[in-house]
Amino acid sequence: MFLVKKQSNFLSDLNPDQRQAVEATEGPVLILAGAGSGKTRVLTYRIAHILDQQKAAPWEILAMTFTNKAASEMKERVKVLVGSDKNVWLGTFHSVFAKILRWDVSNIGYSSEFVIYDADDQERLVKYILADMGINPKEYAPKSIRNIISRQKNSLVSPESYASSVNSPFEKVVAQIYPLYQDRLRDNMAFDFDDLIAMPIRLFSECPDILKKYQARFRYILVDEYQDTNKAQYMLLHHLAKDSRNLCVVGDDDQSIYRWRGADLRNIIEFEKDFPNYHLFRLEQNYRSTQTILQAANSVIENNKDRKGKTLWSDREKGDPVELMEVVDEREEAQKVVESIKEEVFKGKRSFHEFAVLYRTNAQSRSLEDGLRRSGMSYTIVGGVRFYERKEIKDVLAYLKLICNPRDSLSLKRIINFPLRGIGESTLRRIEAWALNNGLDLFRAIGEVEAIPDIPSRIKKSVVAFHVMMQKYIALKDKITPNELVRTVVDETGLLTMYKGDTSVEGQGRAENIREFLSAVGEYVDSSESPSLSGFLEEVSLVTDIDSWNDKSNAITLMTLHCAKGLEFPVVFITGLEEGLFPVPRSLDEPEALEEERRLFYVGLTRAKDKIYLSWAERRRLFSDMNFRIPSRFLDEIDPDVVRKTKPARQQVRFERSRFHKRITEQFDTHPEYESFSQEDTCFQQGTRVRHEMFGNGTIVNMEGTGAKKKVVVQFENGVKKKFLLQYARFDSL
DNA sequence: GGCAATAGGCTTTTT
DNA sequence: GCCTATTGCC
Repeated sequence: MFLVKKQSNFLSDLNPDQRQAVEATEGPVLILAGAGSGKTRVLTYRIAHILDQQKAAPWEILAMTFTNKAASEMKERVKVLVGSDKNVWLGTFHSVFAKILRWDVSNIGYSSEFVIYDADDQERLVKYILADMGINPKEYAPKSIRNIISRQKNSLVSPESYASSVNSPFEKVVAQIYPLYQDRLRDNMAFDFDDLIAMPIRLFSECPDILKKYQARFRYILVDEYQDTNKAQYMLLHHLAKDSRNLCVVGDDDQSIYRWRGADLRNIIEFEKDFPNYHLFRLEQNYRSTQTILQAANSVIENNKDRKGKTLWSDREKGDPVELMEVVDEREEAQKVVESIKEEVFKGKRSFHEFAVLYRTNAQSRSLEDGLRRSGMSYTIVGGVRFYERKEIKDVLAYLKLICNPRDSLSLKRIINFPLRGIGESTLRRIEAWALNNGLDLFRAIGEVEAIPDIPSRIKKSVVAFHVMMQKYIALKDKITPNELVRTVVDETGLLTMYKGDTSVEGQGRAENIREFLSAVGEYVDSSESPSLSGFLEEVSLVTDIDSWNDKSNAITLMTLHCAKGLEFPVVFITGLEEGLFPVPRSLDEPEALEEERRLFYVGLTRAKDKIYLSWAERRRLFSDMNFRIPSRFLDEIDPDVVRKTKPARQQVRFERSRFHKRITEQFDTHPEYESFSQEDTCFQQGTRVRHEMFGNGTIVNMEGTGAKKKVVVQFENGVKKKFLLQYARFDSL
């Protein structure tokens, strides 16, 4: 049977609270687990314990997380305990229900060959609908329309009931679009992210026998990060666990940071109502952080009114105080991060992978990145522009989606003239109109292009060629492996060659990304048991960058606070603690939103094991201009006993000069005729010997750009060749 | 229909 | 400040 490796004594690894939570396998269980209290441990041991007691077979256990990263970590740990994880249903909400939809969605009139639309696709779809309705997208922003529709779907509000509840003119327009949006998804045989949750609910209520099947199958259900579930997700759990009542949810109300995405803390209250006689367990012992860090975190979170209330404690040592750094601007902030890391590495004998630099918005990563790059430290950024959301990748994906599902007209429109085939807007409009009149989908219509009037024969030929090519791929789809197919598509359509020929940095980057994509397909094929194109597409739609982040490379990690949830690092920097940045301006007049910002700060603080650095800048460049800033209110909330303020000595002369230099080059930029007076032009030129604090001595071998954009290429004696923006470069003349 | 230049938006967070 | 989408010209 499913033997647990360490046999029955493995429960002795747990503390009494954890052990109780693990052993209470029967009936509803709510575990309120503070940060670092061994939440994942409890979940994995629970799975092992259920198997050990032979209460269920692996495939009768369903465990759900929010990120693939959390899911794979859990899989790993279950594997260690149980020896095999193969058949435990362990995945994200979205991936688990995508799988279920593939199997059973045909029962409610949808195709199991559906494609998945991401936020960008959703927005495009809204744009097309707006265009059809003759509505100006500048007045009615597709982005906010998409957001509203998404929120409705997450709250299980149908188009009809939404329409009857709206008031403002804007909402009335959204109410018109919402049903059309759903129709269009259906016509394209596509689901958006929200459908992956909402559709199973519909499936379960329309087909009770299918619900019964899954109810009977999933005898034990476990949910991680329960505080982040939205109403739709709650309903799903409610349906599935109604019979067995063996639902175990683990959450921390203090770490709820996805309210804006529909996460609803009321789900904890609903749980108590829908599953009476539940067992409640609290895990308050933190195994991660020092006393000091917990004291700081507790003193902050106490300012929230809306919480169930708990206080984390730890028997770890007191540790270092929280370092609060007041800096002049974002450049000095980056500099201070660099210096502190250097010091920690030197004195504390730490290595780079033990550091995380966190920030509220992705935009803040740039200045930090510049600082780290200048210092020559290796770092990885998690998040930002995601790989699978890059334009060139989405283009390849659109080809693949169309091959899988020819009715996906959104993808068809994206690629019919890319690479350019002379099939322009007017041609497309004529085909679309004809398709509509003849009741055909777009792909079928382009197959009949000969019959469509008012299209020059030269263009018709091109349309036919496109159609023939796509038909060929569709026929090939099941005959060759996904990586052979993708390579063929990329080669034959010229997607790769067009970027190869582009010698610019962006062009080369895009070509590189496509090659990386090709190897991703290869990896998928190698690692999957029954690889298929649609399987690959599904995987791609549901992964995020954090999933591929690996903590084994020795590099400093940069990411947003949201991204950091669930992770831990010995040393954590939280930067940009300024009013109007963290907390963000939009939260200032809404108490609930402000509390969520505070929880986010709490999440950040509790990521740290040994040491925390906080920073705020007196001025910061936001958007395009510099503005003066005041420290975040959250800083005042930290118990002053645990804080050490470092108001570092003001800049060295070198730094002052470089800022002066910046000021004058900006002046010269607006008055180019004075540029020749810039002293730097004579200071640094080709052949000038320079010294860089990280790379050592070198020679300027090339220069490009003017004024503030002036760049120098330096060949260093150690063989490294680097390009710097002159205004940021920190050189000493030799 | 194709291409280059420009305007405009973005910056809260993501499955 | 950067990126994209749109505009206007060829």
